[in-house]
Amino acid sequence: MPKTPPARTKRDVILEAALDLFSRYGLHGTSVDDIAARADVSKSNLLYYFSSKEALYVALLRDLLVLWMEPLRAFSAEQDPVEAIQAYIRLKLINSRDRPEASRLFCLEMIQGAPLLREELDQMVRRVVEEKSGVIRAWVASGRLAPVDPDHLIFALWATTQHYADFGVQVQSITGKTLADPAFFEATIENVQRIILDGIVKR
Amino acid sequence: MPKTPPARTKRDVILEAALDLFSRYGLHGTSVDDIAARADVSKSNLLYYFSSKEALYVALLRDLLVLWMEPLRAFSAEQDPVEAIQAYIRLKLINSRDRPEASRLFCLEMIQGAPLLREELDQMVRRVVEEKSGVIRAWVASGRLAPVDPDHLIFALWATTQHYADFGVQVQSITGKTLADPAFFEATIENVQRIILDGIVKR
DNA sequence: GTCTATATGCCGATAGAC
DNA sequence: GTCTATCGGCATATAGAC
Repeated sequence: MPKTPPARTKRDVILEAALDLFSRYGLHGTSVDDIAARADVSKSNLLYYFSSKEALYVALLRDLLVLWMEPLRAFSAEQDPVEAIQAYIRLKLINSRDRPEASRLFCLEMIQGAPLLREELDQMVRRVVEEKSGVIRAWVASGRLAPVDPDHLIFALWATTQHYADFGVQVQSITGKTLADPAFFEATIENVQRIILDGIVKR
Repeated sequence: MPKTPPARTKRDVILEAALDLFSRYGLHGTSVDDIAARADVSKSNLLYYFSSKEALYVALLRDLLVLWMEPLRAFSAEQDPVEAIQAYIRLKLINSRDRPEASRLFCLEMIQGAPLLREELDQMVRRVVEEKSGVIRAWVASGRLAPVDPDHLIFALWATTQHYADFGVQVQSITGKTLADPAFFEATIENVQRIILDGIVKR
């Protein structure tokens, strides 16, 4: 029984339009009219698929959270830590380049105290981080990684990579480049990897 | 001629209330009524001091931007780079602890493409970063710092420190602590400094 | 499933008295 | 400078025909 092809349903179109707008203007800065216009459906038709604006917003966040945590799941104690972390930085920067809206939407939600995502935060995210903290601890214990608090390392990895999506405007204002520029993209990967892995102190 | 004492004018009270709310709910998520209530003034009285909600928002951003860039200004080529960067990380984390609202407001504005701050970004921020990039380049050239792109280093410093303000909810959800906890605060400084300066590769 | 029309409430800003 | 009253606009959501 072949799976139904990933048809671009109207629901998906609406979700995508909503992501574009919510991630830039926030829940309150976006009107249902705006989303409907961008998705090329009527407002009442949109409200047929999602019972309210907030329901649409929450549906979006839930869908994205899973994708968002995926790169971290790859960590396992058997891997070489340097390779694993290098690969992780590359993956997250690919996300920042290809799906900056997703990153921005999470950032918006976090800033506002994650009122609609707190439950997932306190459960799923917490669980994954705890598990992966264990992996990092094992790397440190086996002498393959310098002593570092796993939580703070994960925060540093998140922060340095998501920065290029969330603060993309600032990055562009300062460097004149975006991650869409292949040379700049590779230089970014290289520099983030070097800073996190090797630090900047001369030896 | 002694300066007038820093009297807490009504204008200041309004600005502070606005910061609290804007930084959490954004420009559109905050009503003038909300701000007025929190500042304990009437709505029309507020609109006597600020001609519109947007004017208030912009006034706030301009005031904060100056404070926000201050820690970076301290960088100078004569300093020892390790000490300068350690001090910088500490200062920024103090800001994240004591004024998380300011950090969040900037983050919000950046995510939205900085429509009301782009001019300042392209001028003042850009100028300061260019100047301090020169300092970092000098540190590298003189062999006191490992080779690193100055812009990416500045991004990494910003990202890792501001993360504790902007994603404070997530930090608390995962670690159970906030920067208000003195032990956690010192551990954070220590870990961020170590990651950026020494990296995490075992040698 | 999709549409038009509309009910309903909120919010920014102004008018004008004091 | 501060107040009360209110206008006008916009946005969410629903009703009900097709």
